[in-house]
Amino acid sequence: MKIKALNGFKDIVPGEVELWQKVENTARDIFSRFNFSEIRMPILEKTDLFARSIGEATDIVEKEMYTFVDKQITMRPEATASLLRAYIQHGLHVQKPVQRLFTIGPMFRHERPQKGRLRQFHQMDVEVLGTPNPKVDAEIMAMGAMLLEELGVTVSLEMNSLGCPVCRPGFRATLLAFIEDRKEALCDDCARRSKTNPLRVLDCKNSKCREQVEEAPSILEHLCDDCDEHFSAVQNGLQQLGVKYSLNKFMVRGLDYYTRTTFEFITENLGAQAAVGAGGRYDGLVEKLGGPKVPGIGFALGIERLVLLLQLQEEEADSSIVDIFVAGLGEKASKFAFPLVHTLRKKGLQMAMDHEGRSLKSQMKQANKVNSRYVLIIGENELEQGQAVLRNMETQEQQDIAINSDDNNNNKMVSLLLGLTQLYANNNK
RNA sequence: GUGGGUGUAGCUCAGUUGGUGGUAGCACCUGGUUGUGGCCCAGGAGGUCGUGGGUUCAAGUCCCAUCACUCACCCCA
Repeated sequence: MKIKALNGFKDIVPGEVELWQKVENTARDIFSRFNFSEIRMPILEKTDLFARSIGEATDIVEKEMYTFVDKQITMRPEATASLLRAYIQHGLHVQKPVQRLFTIGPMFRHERPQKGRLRQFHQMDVEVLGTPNPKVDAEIMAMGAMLLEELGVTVSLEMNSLGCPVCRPGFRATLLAFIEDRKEALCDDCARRSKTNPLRVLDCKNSKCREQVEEAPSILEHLCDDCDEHFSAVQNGLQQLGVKYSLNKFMVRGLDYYTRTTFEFITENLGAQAAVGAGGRYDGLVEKLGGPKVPGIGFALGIERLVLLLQLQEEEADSSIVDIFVAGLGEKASKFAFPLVHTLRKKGLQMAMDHEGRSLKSQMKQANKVNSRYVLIIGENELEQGQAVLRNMETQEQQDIAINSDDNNNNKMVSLLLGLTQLYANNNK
């Protein structure tokens, strides 16, 4: 019986990993343009951390976490809780009043896998801690939009406000009354939801529920003055930065900690898993986790989903490029080539060679396949004549490179690699 | 957790009313050029037909079970 990866766990193999690198490299570039610092946290945390932050009654905590029950530790299902734990633990709020942090890594949720949803999946997570300023809400949405645009994926930005502990309870009561009136017409799931988390009835996908909910009260009309003002300022900021968005009064997030601004980057091309990124403000969370009373906002992007989108638009993964493939013919030449390749690698060149003693034709094919710019051909003749042949794979031009007539291999190598590195520098500058 | 679909070469897939596993494509190796890549041509290698039972003279094909993958519900990035 062959051993295979676990259900919902995937290898990222050459050919695909290049797209991952593209996504991550672009993200790092954008994040640093916005003055974010990277932070890395462990994957295992106390179970309690997630129960307290994400919410006891959420699906994530109730049935999706990978938990070592006997040890009361859990593999993180999302990044925000861990990041805040680290922020509090290291007193980062003291070092800088406003911290801008990002992290990239795997998350774990025991869900049934499907397109765009895995049990081990990867997120790029961004958090700004220490400011309630609505400009920051707009700024990070603009950052997400910039990143997605740079990657060439088309998404729409939807936004809502969930209010705060002052105004949300009132809205919740109003909504509950509304739901109570038409609970007969709602689906079973919504009947359940109306008890556990009534706001979620708003974003049920069931068409019957949608009809009912169409007339539902909007939270945007029940915001307190502070929240209303904040939300207007966020929209102002987005307009100033030229970020397109739409309001979605039915958008609700699945994690308990969100307050005020929430948003999702949505695509039409991934089937059911439409959100490639989502986040929002969580002004009470740091305090709830035992930290200082500081507000925060952040969002996460799903790398798998971004890679899927890139694959969909048939993005070519950049294949790795080799500077020089050294083709050694015969035992003597191979023996000479082996340390030569090593030395050139030390000099910073991307080198490749064949160790299997294959024919020149075969080695040329290999060189072609690894996208080599040059092939250096060294055979018995070349060793004797003190010259190696350097072939430019693109132009097909060949030229001789001197090897000292000195019998000492080391000296030969020195002159050869001097010639090569010079030539290489000339050709690339 | 609940439904549907699919399991044949490393990958994408043919395979008739049950009758010897495909000259299929991509990828791989060798040769066509004594030592020169991409294109082309020729040859080669590669499979317990997901697994276990059953029906039958005979099962990749029919039946049952099981596992895996996948899409959707749900949930979310």
